[in-house]
Amino acid sequence: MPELPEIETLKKGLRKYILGRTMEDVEVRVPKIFQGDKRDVIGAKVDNIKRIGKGIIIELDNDFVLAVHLKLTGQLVYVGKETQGKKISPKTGGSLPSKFTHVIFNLNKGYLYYNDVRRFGWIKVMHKDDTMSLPFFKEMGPEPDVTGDITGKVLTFDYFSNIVKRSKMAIKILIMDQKRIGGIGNIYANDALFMARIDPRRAAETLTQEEIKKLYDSIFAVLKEGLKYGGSSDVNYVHADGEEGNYQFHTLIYGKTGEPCLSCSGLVKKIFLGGRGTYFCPACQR
DNA sequence: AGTATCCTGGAA
DNA sequence: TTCCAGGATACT
Repeated sequence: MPELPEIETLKKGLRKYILGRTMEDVEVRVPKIFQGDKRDVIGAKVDNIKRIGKGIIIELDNDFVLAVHLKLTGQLVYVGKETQGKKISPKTGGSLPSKFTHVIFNLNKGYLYYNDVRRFGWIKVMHKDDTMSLPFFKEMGPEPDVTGDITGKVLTFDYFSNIVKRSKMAIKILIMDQKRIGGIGNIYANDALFMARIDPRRAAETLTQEEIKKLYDSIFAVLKEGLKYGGSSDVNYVHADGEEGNYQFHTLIYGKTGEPCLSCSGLVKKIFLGGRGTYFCPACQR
């Protein structure tokens, strides 16, 4: 799943439901996904939940952590007395555990399910001192602080302006590069470039100072919209309680091939850039 | 910079 | 039946 707004929303939900809870047991159904020794987890209490880029860190009170990445179709869904009566999206597989449930955390009167249709995601058990030596976290670039609750490095305009001016990469590929900027994925990259009226194919170094500022502001604006709607549940993403987000109904241009552009009468075009579906308005975005 | 790759389901 | 999918990495 997803991108900064989705993971941030999930982080808040997990804090609500599993903070202070004890890991009574862990059932691993797909060993590839759960990497590490579950004995380092069992008996420990959940101390805190953090997000770095699109990654989640569940901190335990025994100095171990669970580092989690949901990739495209992962879910972390809590089912317990706190969530009884809440609707759970069919995207979870209906009832839990489902055929897509690969790891189950028994949290004493409640269960946290890791579901993942495509099985690309991972959960790594590691000592907290080793977390930042994991390349995924170590190499994560600074991220837009749209929440005031940031664990990683914070993106500044000076830094953003510098990396844009120094790169010949297509601007869309650059802003999705997690080593340069953390948290932006395909949906919000497309929408931010549309909001800034910049052609996603443009070489980064050709952007004017004014365009760089516009793009910087647009990135913050679309991520905030994403948060406001609880993320996008276009595919498999759901919140910690199994409910869906709604940003998929509010995208500016993502997924709108052939539909009229929101600001002119032109039609939205789809191309591939770096192997990823890329949506833009050839008339508006220059 | 582009492509294959880990997987499976759903849409065309 | 073929193509596509909110990601990240390891190739050519």
